[in-house]
Amino acid sequence: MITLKEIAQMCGVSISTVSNTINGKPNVGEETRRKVLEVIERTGYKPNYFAQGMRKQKTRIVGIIAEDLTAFGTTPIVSAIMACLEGHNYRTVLINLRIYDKWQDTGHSSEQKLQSSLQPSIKELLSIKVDGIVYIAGHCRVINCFPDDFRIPAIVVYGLSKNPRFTSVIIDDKKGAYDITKYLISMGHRRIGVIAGAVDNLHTMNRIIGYQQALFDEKILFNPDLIRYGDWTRASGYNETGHLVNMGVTAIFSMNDVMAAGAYDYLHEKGIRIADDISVVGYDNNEISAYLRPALTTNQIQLKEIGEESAKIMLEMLENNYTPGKNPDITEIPCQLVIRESVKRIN
Amino acid sequence: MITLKEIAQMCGVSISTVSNTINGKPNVGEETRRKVLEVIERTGYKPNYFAQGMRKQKTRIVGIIAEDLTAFGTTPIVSAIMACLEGHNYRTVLINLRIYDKWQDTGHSSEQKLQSSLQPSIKELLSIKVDGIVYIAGHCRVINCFPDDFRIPAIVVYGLSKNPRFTSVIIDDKKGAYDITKYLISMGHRRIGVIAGAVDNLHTMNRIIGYQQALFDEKILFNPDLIRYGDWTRASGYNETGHLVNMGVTAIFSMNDVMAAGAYDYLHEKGIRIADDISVVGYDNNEISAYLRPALTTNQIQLKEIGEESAKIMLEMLENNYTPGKNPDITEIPCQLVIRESVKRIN
DNA sequence: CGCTTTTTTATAAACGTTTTTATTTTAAAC
DNA sequence: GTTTAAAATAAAAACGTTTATAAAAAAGCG
Repeated sequence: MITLKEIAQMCGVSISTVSNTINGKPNVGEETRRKVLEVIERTGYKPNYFAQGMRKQKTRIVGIIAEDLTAFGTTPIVSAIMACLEGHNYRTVLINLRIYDKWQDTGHSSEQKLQSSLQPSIKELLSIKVDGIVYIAGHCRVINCFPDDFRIPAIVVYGLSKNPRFTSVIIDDKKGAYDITKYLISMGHRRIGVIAGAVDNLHTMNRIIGYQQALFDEKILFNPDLIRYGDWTRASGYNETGHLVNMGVTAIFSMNDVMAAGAYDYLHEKGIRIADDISVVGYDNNEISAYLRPALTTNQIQLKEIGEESAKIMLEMLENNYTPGKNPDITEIPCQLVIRESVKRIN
Repeated sequence: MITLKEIAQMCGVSISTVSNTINGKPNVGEETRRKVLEVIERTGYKPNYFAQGMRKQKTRIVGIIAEDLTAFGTTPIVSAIMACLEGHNYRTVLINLRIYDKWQDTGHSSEQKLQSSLQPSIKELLSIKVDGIVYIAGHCRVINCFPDDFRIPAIVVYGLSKNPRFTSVIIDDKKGAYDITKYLISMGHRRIGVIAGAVDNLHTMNRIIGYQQALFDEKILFNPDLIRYGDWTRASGYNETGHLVNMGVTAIFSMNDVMAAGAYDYLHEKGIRIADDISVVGYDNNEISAYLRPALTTNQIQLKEIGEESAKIMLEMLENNYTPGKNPDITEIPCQLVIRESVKRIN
């Protein structure tokens, strides 16, 4: 690999002049600059990364910690963040926490396991002197990522930072559920069952609020029995649908597409026609939703937008000399209804 | 951040002694070693990454270049590779080539666009002095990744290196298609239509060979008209199914699950019962295959195994002083038939 | 005990940059 | 033509390690 010194020799100038040329310092003559640039171009010189990192304070690397790279939504978010940051001449280092080997057969709680993976990863990133860290949670919840004395820009995406010092980017679940419910009501449905997610989950809570608000705005009495709690799995969608059907709902709002698929399973098994007899909507716009029959109406989580917004926030912190804990914020990315075939108008 | 010098001062020894202790050199007294280790433990010292990288030849980083992180299969492969390498105390840096912004609306061929992204990425990785590079192709084909004078270990996964100097890891398509065809024959099918992928694709070619071999072994005459070429999309699956149905096939072998979903669309539309009237099998074991009704019998691409095998090969090259171009190899990972509900026995 | 050998520790150079400081050259002013 | 200021270039120090070399201490041996 060619070095600064060699470039300097080839140009017959000193290494500091070459360095100044590269870094766009003003104190280098026009003719010299041209010559140096020409040689650099010709030789394809690139500064040694480690030497540079050692000398400079900033490395122009941002660390991305993904809780689980294979979890729904994580990859598109990561992709978008990488794209944005690269566009601004930042590099990224990705760490995937969910290293299956480490996580198997230990007696610890998932939160303990997570922390025991997370903390070393943060140290790791700190030791390579990243300029910032973005943490992508596997599912939306309050999460304790960064210590209180963290000095570099750090945000948490798809989850809420326990420590309010850090900015979070999440989806607007209240509005999302509100939109879905309003849509169902606009199609004539008044008795709308809900297959919720896990009870203590942030998504679940916010979406229930959105659902309630829509009912309230339309002067429909809220019936808590119409809310059944699942656990995001297909099987739980199947089970809860049974209860909802028995209560005579005309539409089912499932809080993710996978449970909606479970609902399909039940309805199909019982010979109840989806859309014609009971309308179903999901949430996520998971790939599977377009392959269910009838194609599932759902609420798209705008993963690319989430990633781009996160990158924008990080960039903002990076460029405008960041002061720890200043102006933390919660950004909510709206979802978008995608209407397919699983909802029919009634009355 | 604490430094080697400070550790040395705290211990009252020289920095080289501390360095030797850390790196497990033999020439340090037992008592000194204990003391130094204790201080390091207590202070949580970590060597400066850049200083180390600058001094040492090896960085213990391997670069992963993903052609398209959001492409089917890429993420699980990446995950598995990361897990394996981290288990052996290697770091990874991931680069995603498919940066949407760069790829839109330019008049270039996809291969040109790819190369114009790939070459800078390789330079990038080289400039951070990675010890090895693994390239993960977006789909299986012969691909020109690495220049002939590449000096560090490099492999291509999910594709075949054009330059035979480099090791490739691919799936065993011949055997996969052979197994599927054999299975269909064992279920009584003798007139088996194929919805192939794109014509010039490696998957396509090898799977056709496997299909032919199975027919041959079972003494069934091969009819080239029974092979229809699609382009991996749902729409093409729909279209080609029409032709196949007209030719009176009793079973359809679709070369991916998405096209099989297209086949479902057609059959459903025409009132032809899947499984009962015509059997369908897919390929990939894409997430959607379990959500189609009836659930699709398909051939699972063992992504985790692919990743692990790739990591193993890379590790092997890394640890046993690699000599460029020596013993390149093509490793084929077998697929695994997953039997669901879309195939029925006939006769 | 003095000599050599081995073990342990210390010193200094090197890695390739950036940055601060110093020096030289050029231009401007008198 | 000399002095001064500005511009351009060069020299040197620093970043935090590792390693080669040197030095010191300890051990072995007649």
